[in-house]
Amino acid sequence: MKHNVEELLSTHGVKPTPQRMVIAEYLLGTHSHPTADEVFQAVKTKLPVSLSRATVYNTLNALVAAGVVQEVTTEAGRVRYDANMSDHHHFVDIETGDVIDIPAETLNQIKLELGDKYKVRSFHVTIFGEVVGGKAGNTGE
Amino acid sequence: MKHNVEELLSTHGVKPTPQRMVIAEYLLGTHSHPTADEVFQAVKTKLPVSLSRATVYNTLNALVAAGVVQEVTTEAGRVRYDANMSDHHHFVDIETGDVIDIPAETLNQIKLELGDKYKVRSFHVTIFGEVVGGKAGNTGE
DNA sequence: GTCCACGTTTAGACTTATTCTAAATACAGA
DNA sequence: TCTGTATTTAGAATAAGTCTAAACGTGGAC
Ligand SMILES: [Mn+2]
Ligand SMILES: [Mn+2]
Ligand SMILES: [Zn+2]
Ligand SMILES: [Zn+2]
Repeated sequence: MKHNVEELLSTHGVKPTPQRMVIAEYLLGTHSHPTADEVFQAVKTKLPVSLSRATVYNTLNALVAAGVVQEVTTEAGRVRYDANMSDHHHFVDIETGDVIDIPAETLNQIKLELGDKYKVRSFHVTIFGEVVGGKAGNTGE
Repeated sequence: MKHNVEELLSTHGVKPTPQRMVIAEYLLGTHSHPTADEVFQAVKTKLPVSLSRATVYNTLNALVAAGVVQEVTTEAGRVRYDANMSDHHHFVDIETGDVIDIPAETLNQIKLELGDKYKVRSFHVTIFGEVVGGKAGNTGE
């Protein structure tokens, strides 16, 4: 499992250092859309050396720039990170705060509905609601 | 014009002080989706007394709580304020950074497309693109 | 194998947006 | 007029994120 993370970073032009590997590994293994601080807390014990917040931010920015993960914003002012790079939107459970992936195909009509006045380059839908019947499978993997 | 702002605040349970009036007046008169600091800069000269940033933030939060304006987030970490309380989404011009209102009817299919797995309470679409043929009228008023 | 240049990491300082605090003001009603 | 309460103010505090300068680690040149 560590091996394909190493390869993933390499093929994206990010040198796979221990700090970067453990951060990428964590992001690849969760669907929770963690904040930078949540990444820091989750990962700092997994290294023999002390981990700097600057390294976490540097790594997250490097992974975003390399296209390995993406930033997601739901509430104002909180950046979250997401290793799901498929084309998808987000559903925020207003009871739990959970952020759930919604595949883009599910919302395909949006571009068509906008008509010809606007040339859509990209868009993102954030939906707030409740999951019918408890925890939803995290689609859009 | 000052009179209906006063009334608007009163009917929403916000006591119309000079500071609050001038802030609300500014928000009602623009389509630019300003940040808190842009509000502060625009408004500070319009009062005989010095204006505190705390008052701007207090007022903006009070106006949001009272339902007079809403918060809008486009880029991560920047909260913008919008006196357009009609049901609408936002189009971000990726050339100019302008934030343009899109009426909700234009994107009506979204709820239907989501199916029965998710109960949608609200959603917001942020679209990045280019306006075809220069400046678009600010719809959704 | 040694050395070095360069990329990476670290601790902590810094910046910026926002909230908090405590004191000063304003003012509606008794 | 008096007084309690709401509001405003300046500045301190907080929190997310960036920057800095020093220390570290390592892959090649030799
Ligand atoms: Mn970023
Ligand atoms: Mn707020
Ligand atoms: Zn996602
Ligand atoms: Zn708007």
